[in-house]
Amino acid sequence: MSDRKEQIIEACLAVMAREGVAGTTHRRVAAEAGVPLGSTTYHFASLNDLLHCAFDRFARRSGARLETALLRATDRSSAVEAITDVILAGAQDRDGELVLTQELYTIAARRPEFRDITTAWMHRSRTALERHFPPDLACTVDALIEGLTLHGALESTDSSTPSRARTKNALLHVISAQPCEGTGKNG
Amino acid sequence: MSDRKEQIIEACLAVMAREGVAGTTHRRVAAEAGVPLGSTTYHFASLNDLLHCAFDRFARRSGARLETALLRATDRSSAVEAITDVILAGAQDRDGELVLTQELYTIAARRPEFRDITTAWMHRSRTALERHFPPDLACTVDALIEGLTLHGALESTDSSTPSRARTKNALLHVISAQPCEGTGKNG
Amino acid sequence: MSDRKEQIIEACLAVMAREGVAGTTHRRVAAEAGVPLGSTTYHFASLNDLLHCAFDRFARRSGARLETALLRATDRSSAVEAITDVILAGAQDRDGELVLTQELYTIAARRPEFRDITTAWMHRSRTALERHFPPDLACTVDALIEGLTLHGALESTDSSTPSRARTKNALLHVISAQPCEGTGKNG
Amino acid sequence: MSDRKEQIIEACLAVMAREGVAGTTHRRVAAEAGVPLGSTTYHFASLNDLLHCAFDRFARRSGARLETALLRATDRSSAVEAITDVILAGAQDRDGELVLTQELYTIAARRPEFRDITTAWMHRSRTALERHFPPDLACTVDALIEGLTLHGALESTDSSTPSRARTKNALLHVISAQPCEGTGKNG
DNA sequence: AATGAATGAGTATTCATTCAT
DNA sequence: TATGAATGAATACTCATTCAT
Repeated sequence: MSDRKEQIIEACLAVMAREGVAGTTHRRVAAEAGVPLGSTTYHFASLNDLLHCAFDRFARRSGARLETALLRATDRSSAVEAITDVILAGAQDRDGELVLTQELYTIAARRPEFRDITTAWMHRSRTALERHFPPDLACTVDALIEGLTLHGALESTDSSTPSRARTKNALLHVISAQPCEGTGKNG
Repeated sequence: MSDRKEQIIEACLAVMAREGVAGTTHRRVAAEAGVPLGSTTYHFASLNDLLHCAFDRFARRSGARLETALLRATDRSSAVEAITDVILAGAQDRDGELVLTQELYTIAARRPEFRDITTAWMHRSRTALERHFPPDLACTVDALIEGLTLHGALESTDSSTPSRARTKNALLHVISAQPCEGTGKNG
Repeated sequence: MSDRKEQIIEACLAVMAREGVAGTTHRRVAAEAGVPLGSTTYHFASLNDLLHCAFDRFARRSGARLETALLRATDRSSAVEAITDVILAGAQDRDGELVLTQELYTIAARRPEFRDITTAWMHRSRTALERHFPPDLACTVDALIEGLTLHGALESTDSSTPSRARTKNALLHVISAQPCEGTGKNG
Repeated sequence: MSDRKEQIIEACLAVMAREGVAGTTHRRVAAEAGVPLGSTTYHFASLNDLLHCAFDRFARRSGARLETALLRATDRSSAVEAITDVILAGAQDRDGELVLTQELYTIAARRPEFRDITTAWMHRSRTALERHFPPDLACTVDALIEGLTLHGALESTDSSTPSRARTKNALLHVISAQPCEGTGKNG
């Protein structure tokens, strides 16, 4: 991919984070990237195209964080630690990540052509989780990560950040439900 | 509230579900409601105002489903059953509900003036859950409901609807982790 | 005239000064006056009507300042002093007076139905000046007052107010052109 | 400047003269210029921008008349003649010039960003007058021109045009006050 | 290959005025 | 007599996209 294209995609992500998908226009992206207006329509067939490229990059980048963390983890205990880190980081909306995630889900929920991005993201997350957990539990943990991140972010009005202890506890609760291993047979 | 206002709010919800927040304009709402364009700007100070009113109504209505279901439940077993119903209904996106929820989260993530709606919704959900579970567990269950609903909806690209059994199992797994005595009869 | 009407007219002047004629609307006047919107359309046949009433009051009030000052003056010397005061006060645009005067001239230049206001104003000014000067000189002085006030106001960017000495000098120059009294025969 | 821009500016002046600044809209300017509506918003960042450009051109053009006349004048006598011409022409409001001047003063009185236009205009006028008169007298004459033009225009409701003789006399009165030697031959 | 001029459709919003109460 | 709900027309402005260069 040409440098120009790269530049435009990154600029598009910045604009999406700042102004939202609805506020992302050729003009604003061009201005952000410091390229001529025509450049944005030349390199991408349509604005939709550009959005798709940008969201794809975003999903890969965001997903990689969990994947990397889980790859480094050596056992369940360190995996839980890593997941907790990822949840807390996500809930703080660093660089508008939460906003972008929500925008992606919204556009995916509405427009099927964006569904491939979320599907792939979920798939990669679960595969990574399956290094440490059986498939069904991986799904549950994945859902819990999603919910805790979102609720954590929506809760944290000002300085109140979701507690690390409670987050980790919730995870442990789900993961270490050993007495109930009978439910695991469904996975 | 006047009938006109009611009518416009309902039309706004319909348009939001069909076209998304970004596609919700005075014109479309007016057309949907069958009222003159000027009427929509007369009754609401701004489009933002209208969106806020509409989302507020949506959140109350959506939240009420879980609340009602949990009020009717008499024990943990029936509560789990009720929650499973709510998750599965939500994942099927009846009446564009999932889409609207996503749009609400997106706008709340970006604009603090919509945060009150999501905060109140979360609060009501947890209070309802606390009828059956201790506070911390209620939070975890709430997050899990969120994640399972969302992932369920994003997964169900084609006809594959998330399995009732797996959903219920995930819930049971979380809920009955500690005492676990109920696992047998609920599983 | 009813109190309500009075109240609305004064509010209209305040709005005109603040927002300009183009920015003067029923809504803003009603808000400024603290009366219901319908009141402004009830007491005045149209917005034009209200503007005419307001400008009429403004012209009378503004003109009265020069008239009063000239009535008090006992001789040419004190008359010059009085006129200088009026010019300097006008150039400072106290209470948006300059702005309103300009708006009045503009609307009068364009719409004949406002011409009666400016005509009467000019007539009263000249009559007042004729207490101290012959008719032709009165006209010249009147024109000079107009020009000096306007240029003074447009010049005074920040703190630089037009000099009292120069203003008075210009007046004296015109008025005391005794050696040229031959030109006076044209008056 | 592109032809399109020129065309739009001229159309804007025509509309301003005909409908006033308050009646000058993108639509009317576009119609007057015979260009698409979008063209007017493309070439000028805002309507304000367009108005500024148009007024700037108007002021230069209007001011040039006095400057040219005074450049051609060889002595005070011919200068007075030239100024009289300019005043009488202005008072007749050829091509809505008086109206435009008033509108310019109104907008300059209210909005500082238009003040540069009037300031420059006044400066050029005075510089031109200083070819024939000392600085202070130039200012006085400048103010007198302003006042005579305006009052002349406001007076001439019907067919009565301000008399050439009286106008010239007023000028002479001011100009020849001190030395007065020229009075005889100029009067 | 790259770009900026151009434009038609559409946006939120404002408002004078009407009219039922 | 007085008022606020209602509305059709209009406003400034934005933008995705096209196209000639």
